Amino acid sequence: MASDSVASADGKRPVVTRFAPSPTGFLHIGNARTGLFSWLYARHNGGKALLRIEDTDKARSTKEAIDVIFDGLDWLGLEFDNEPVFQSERAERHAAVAQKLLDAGKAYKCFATSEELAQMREEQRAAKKPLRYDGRWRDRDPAEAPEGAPFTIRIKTPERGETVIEDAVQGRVKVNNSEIDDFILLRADGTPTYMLAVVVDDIDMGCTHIIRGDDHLNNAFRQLQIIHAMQGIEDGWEDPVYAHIPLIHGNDGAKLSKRHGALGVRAYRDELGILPEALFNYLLRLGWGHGDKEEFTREEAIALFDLEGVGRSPSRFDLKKLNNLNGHYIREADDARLAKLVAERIGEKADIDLLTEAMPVLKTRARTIIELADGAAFLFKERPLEMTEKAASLLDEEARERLAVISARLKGESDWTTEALEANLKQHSEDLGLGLGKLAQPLRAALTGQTTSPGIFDVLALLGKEESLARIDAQADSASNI
RNA sequence: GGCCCCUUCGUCUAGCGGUCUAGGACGCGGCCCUUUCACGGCUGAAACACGGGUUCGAUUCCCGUAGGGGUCACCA
Repeated sequence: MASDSVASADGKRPVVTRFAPSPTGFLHIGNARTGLFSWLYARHNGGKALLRIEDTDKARSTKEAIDVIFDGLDWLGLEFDNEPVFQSERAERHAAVAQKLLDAGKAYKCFATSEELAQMREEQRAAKKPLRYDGRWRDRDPAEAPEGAPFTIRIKTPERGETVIEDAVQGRVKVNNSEIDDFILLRADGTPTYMLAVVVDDIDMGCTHIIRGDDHLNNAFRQLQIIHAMQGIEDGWEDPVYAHIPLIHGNDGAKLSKRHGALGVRAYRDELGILPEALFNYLLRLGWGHGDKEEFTREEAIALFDLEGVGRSPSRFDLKKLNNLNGHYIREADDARLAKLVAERIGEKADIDLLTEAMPVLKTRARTIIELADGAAFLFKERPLEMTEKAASLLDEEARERLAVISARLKGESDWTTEALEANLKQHSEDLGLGLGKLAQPLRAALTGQTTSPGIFDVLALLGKEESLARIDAQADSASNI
């Protein structure tokens, strides 16, 4: 059986990749990863990373939906080259290509109605035959059609042989040409189908590498038919290198969908408190590996990324690991930046300076910005503090008496620093012959209303003398005035 | 159903014929650190889907089986 074609890397042309999301209202996490790989490959090879918005579905393609994509990409730090291409603006060229194919006899008019086709499929289904267009107008004289009847333009696909793709990720994949039917290029209303539009745009944009989801692997065989048909008609129709990356599945192994926690990139930022560098790193490692290395800076990713490292099997999204990575990046992040992010969540009560000062002791205790904000909440609580159940139970009679003593002792402390406070209270616990915990826990409850917090001396220092004493006194046993 | 793809610890992965008593990371258990919670350090349990080949030798190559996924529109 003769190979009709082989799409392979020629390695000569400068790399041009493209990311082509359609505006669905949010930037799907799986799409984001495709965009990341596409972008990374171009950057790694010093080529161009292009962006195209597949906005031919007018109903969905609102300006808001498109902005969501730009926002998400921007947040992730993926800057694309040139101006984005809007597919909807290129309908004329798409139609022109269909016309050229028609003129060259590589495509033909099909007068079958939608109803007729639906019935055809129904019969094929009933007969357990493969569902595909049967080529009823392929060799029929258009003159046989009723006068003025609407028609679509279908590509005339080879009936014999096979089409082979040397996929950069999936390896060699071949399909018998008999599996590929004469699909529609131009609809009856003259608008291009997705299949046509994608190919024409990819070629016109000069894309050398098509990196996209695995779900397009089957489409590639059909798209290649268009490319090959055009090769004798127009210059520039070279086979691109395809790289179909496996999809991301939900935590339960099912396809990632809205119901299975397929959140948009925006949700990771706004609802889960994820840092862009963490998502970038996590997405990079999902489906791609480089030895044992787990953490990658943007620069390392660009230097190291390759298609060979991309796995062939689908991967599951694991929020636990993302959170862990996020915690890692929070610890590395600049305190002022973190303070700003936290302040946005806390609202008006937030004090950026205080948050920045507290950040070093806050950030080792958080994996997300949400947790960071929760951890910082005690700084801005108003008196009387609301106590958690556990905190309240810590403040028994004995504890309250001790607090009174501590209050009195701390009133005389002139050096209100973490170090001095620590020395002071450790001395106190020694004098009393009590473990530090016996003093620290009630103190923590009184100061934060909780049983967990940063180190108690840090808490005192952060809150300041006045506020600390006020909070302690509010809980101390007023009867035992010492 | 046809066609296509996939299959190493629960999860992400390393491994590209012998280096594998299969490595790392997340998660989980234990210990240490410790004023709480974390962080950090140490440590433990945990995987080559199954069956045939090929080979002196298969986690690695080939073929089946099973399981999972994708795709079959005048949607993108």
